[in-house]
Amino acid sequence: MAHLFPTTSGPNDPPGPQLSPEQWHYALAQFLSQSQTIPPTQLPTPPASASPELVLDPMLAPQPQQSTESRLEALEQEITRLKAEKRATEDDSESAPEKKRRKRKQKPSPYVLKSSAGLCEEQIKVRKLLMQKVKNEGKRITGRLSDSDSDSDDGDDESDLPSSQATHTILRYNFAATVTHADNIKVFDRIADLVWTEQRDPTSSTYSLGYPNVSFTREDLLEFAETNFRSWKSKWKGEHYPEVRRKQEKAAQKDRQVLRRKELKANRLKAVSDYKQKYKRDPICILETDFMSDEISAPSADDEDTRDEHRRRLVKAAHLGPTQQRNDVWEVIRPGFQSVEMSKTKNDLDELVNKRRETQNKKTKRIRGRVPRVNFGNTHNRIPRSTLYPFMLSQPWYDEHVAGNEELEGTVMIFSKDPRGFGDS
DNA sequence: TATATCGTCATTACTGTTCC
DNA sequence: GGAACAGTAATGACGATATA
Repeated sequence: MAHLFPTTSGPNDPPGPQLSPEQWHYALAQFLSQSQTIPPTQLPTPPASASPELVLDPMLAPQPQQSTESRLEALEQEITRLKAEKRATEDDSESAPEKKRRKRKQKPSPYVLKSSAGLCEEQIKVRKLLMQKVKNEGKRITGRLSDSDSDSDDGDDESDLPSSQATHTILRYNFAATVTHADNIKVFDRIADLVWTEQRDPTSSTYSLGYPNVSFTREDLLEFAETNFRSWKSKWKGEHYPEVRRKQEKAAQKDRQVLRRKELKANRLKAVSDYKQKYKRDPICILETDFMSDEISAPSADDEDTRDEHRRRLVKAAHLGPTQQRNDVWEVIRPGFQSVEMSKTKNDLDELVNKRRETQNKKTKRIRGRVPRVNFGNTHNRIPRSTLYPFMLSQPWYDEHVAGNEELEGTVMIFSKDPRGFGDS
């Protein structure tokens, strides 16, 4: 180790080559990393028989008479000095050719439209058009013209393709591989070549983007093709791996739940002015998507019997007629954290929402209703991510599920004061 | 009167983006 | 590369209206 370890030169030492700060850093890091595991007193000394050629630099030769502490101290001083020197040199040579050269070395991004961030309206339009073209070409040249042929990619028989599709060579994606696989790169290249040839020159007869001033690169097209591939691969995996399918279905269900909560919030927002007029207070504070109830069509249990029983209870509670037995019914699952006051505020709002809906339905003579909702009084125990006002929180729920749990206590955020008209205010 | 077309609402499916 | 999220398109069901 010692021959890799640089030492400082003393005032009387012969001049030697200077080390750059980077070299010093590296050497120090090497030394420190090793000295952490080897007690300084046990630091090995170079073997007496070590030949001089093993020492990379005469200046790096060990000085065994120095203590480890003093060597470290000297090293740190040297690094500080070199850093200061380097800073001064850089400041002085702000316009030095070396610096300019380094700047020019930075490779420009090969993409123009890869990300929509920072693009102008026209660029975004062109980007959308190109994505669509890339997608269509991808479908065409891989024979994915309908859902029913989604399996065609992992097969090798082209004879069962419709004659209209067989007029050109069908390339295959390899969905079991990533975007870097040669098979897939071949398809991306083909797609990019086709769209690039058609759309690169605004004066050509095939150009159809409509914004000749907007430029793009072939790499953009490759990127779009890869994005399409990832989406199709995900679908393919869902079709071929039951575990993936289960995960995707679970994610889709979660997505639906979020959408329904947003819908609930949007409907309640429509009744805010009516509520303000009637109750002389603003209920906007409770209208966070996060605070909305879940509306579920089936419990998350995998057990078929449990789901069937739940379904029977919902149908019964919704008073569905004999011809409506297969209709959707959702169960309302309210947040467990919410107080009686918050719950009542929601009920009052919903009453006004329903009133509005009835008026609207009468006006348009609508018959079709929404999916009926049933409330069995069940609640969920998710911790709200948005900050609560004190009046919203159910103290018994907090005591049972949060109090005493340091981790959870840190995640429930509560304002210090209630908004006007709520709680004690 | 039958039916074709359009508009609206509720809901779902799909796609693109961002973050990790 | 995957998960989460957001925005948009698509779908289904229905009423209103125009037209033959």
